[in-house]
Amino acid sequence: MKPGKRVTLADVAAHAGVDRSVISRVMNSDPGLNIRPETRERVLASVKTLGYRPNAAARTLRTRQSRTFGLFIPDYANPVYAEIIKGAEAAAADRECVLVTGSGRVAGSAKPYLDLLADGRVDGLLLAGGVRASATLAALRESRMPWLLLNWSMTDATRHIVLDDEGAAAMAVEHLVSLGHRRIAHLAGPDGSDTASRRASGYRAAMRLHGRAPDPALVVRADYTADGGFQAMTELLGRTPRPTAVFVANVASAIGALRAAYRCGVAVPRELSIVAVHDLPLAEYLIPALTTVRMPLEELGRRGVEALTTTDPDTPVAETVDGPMELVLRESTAPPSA
Amino acid sequence: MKPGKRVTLADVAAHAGVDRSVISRVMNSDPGLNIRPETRERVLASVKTLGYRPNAAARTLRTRQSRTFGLFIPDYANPVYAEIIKGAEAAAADRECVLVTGSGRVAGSAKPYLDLLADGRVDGLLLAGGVRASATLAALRESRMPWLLLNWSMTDATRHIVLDDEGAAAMAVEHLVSLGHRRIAHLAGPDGSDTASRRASGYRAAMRLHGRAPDPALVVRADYTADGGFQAMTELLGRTPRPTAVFVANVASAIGALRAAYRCGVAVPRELSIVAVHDLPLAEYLIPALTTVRMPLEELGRRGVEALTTTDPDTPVAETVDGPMELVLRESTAPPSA
DNA sequence: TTGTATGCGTTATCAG
DNA sequence: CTGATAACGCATACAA
Repeated sequence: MKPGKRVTLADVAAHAGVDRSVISRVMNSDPGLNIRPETRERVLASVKTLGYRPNAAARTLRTRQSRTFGLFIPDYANPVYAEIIKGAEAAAADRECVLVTGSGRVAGSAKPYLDLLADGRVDGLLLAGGVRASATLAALRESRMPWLLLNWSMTDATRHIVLDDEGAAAMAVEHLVSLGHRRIAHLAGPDGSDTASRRASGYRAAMRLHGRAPDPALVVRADYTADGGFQAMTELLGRTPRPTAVFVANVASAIGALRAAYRCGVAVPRELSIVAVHDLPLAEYLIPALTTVRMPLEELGRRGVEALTTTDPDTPVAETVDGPMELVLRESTAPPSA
Repeated sequence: MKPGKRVTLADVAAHAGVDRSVISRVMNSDPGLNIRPETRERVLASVKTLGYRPNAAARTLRTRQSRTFGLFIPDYANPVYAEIIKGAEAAAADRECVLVTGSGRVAGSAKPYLDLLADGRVDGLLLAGGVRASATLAALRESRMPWLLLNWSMTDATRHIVLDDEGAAAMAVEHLVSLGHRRIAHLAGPDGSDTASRRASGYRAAMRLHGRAPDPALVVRADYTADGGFQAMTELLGRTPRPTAVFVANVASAIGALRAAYRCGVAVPRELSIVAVHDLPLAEYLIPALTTVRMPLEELGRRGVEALTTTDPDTPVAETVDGPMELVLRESTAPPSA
């Protein structure tokens, strides 16, 4: 319609023969606006024929609201984040906002990426891990932008929402115990990981509860990757006496763990039961299908943007999502064979 | 430092005792600027002590550049997109830009999400599938914003970058043929999918090349999901005579296909060979480990933002990424047993 | 019922 | 070498 330029409020005003402010108020459906129906008609028509779209930058500058939230994740390849994003996007949509996500670690650091977002591009930022340096966090705090840690926390971070990882671990161990297992190992997450340490402590607590003193020889650390799980499980299977069951802290590691058992000729679940945290569509199709603890990841994402919109940046947030957790029984767990 | 307000250019100017424009030019390292070293020193000091950060909205309004690109994907759960995003983020970072991605399909449509981005929030938009209605595309075209279809195309879309899906299919079939297979089936992608039809046609061409007339009974359609693959493979295994090998259009389906074979008591690769398109970290850990064709997904993402920055929105783009493709040999393929 | 005026925080084009 | 000034496109209090 227009040759090359973007159509602006002034264009529409000229076309409709009214003032810019009228157009603005019509578009924002200003409640305190009495307008003659025919005029509104004319305005709407002009908007449509010219294809007017309000400029986001101008609007943001004026209102100090971008109607956009950011979500930072460490790695798109980890399917766990897919669920979190889903919930966060839904919650944003409910508020007529966009949720954009990024993992942009330039030169190994998340900082450049976060800096860009902190310039007022988003109304709030969710950080689902991946921020190493606490200097990055400090910079964030300076930026007067609401932010929130999702699914982890840092010693000096006062705003975070997590899941009940202890509870999930307890659920898994409980299940194995009820099947009759006594030597239950833990394939734990990596060293720095917050979820990993909570799941590990949940494991220890549950073991103690059932009169089993925590045995360091039964705990092996691994990255939250298939490769990490493979290596850790291989190591675990070399130890004697071998555990009859393993609680794996993460579903990605579990895939590698499954493979390691297969590789070592250990039959799952006959000789070894495996249960992992996080249920994924994938789990059902593994061989054997993986028994998991389903956690409310989507709810976590949803709560994240909710908290971003409702709390002001300075008040502490320390919440544990209390969505439903569920043990999803499949083929990888069974009573010990002997 | 400051009580509640964001610190602006004017604040810094006052603090340094110079004009706003000076600060601006220092920050943007304006080449045509002669400034006394001591003044520059003072400016830089003020910027630092006040913690000044330029406001993105104001800057965007003024310069008409947001230094942000958008990437729209249909589904975060599909790990294929993780690789595309990786490449796109890297390319954006090279240009000191942010890449934000979203799948925000509200109420089944991508339109609300795309509308929001089209308001000048991003300098360009990459669409990696998921846009159903061609009306959405039309709206996009109106918006005078550079955009590009990634890994697919539409009849009325003149700007797209794809991969060599025919070539990948040929590679897979070639491999199976060279192992001695004759009854080679194709577990194809869903009906509307662009990549699916290219891979299917590549399959047919390769079959013809080796003197095998395409047999419709050897082709089954499935969603690009584990569940889809499971169902399709189950159906395929019910047909007689059974194929000795299957070329699966997508790695997610392949996981389901593997499970279906297991469920039907068909040994892979002894009784049935399986090769799939797209290599993922996961493939190596499946049981049996999956033979795949690795495609340059990361390169695809990279080329996407490159094209966004270099071509103007009106010139057609029809490119096929010519990055390296590779057959990754693992355990799921072998010569036919009889 | 509609129009006017002002400012949001930058950048860019001028003067001085 | 540096300062004033005018946009960028929109929203809003206020005047008419």
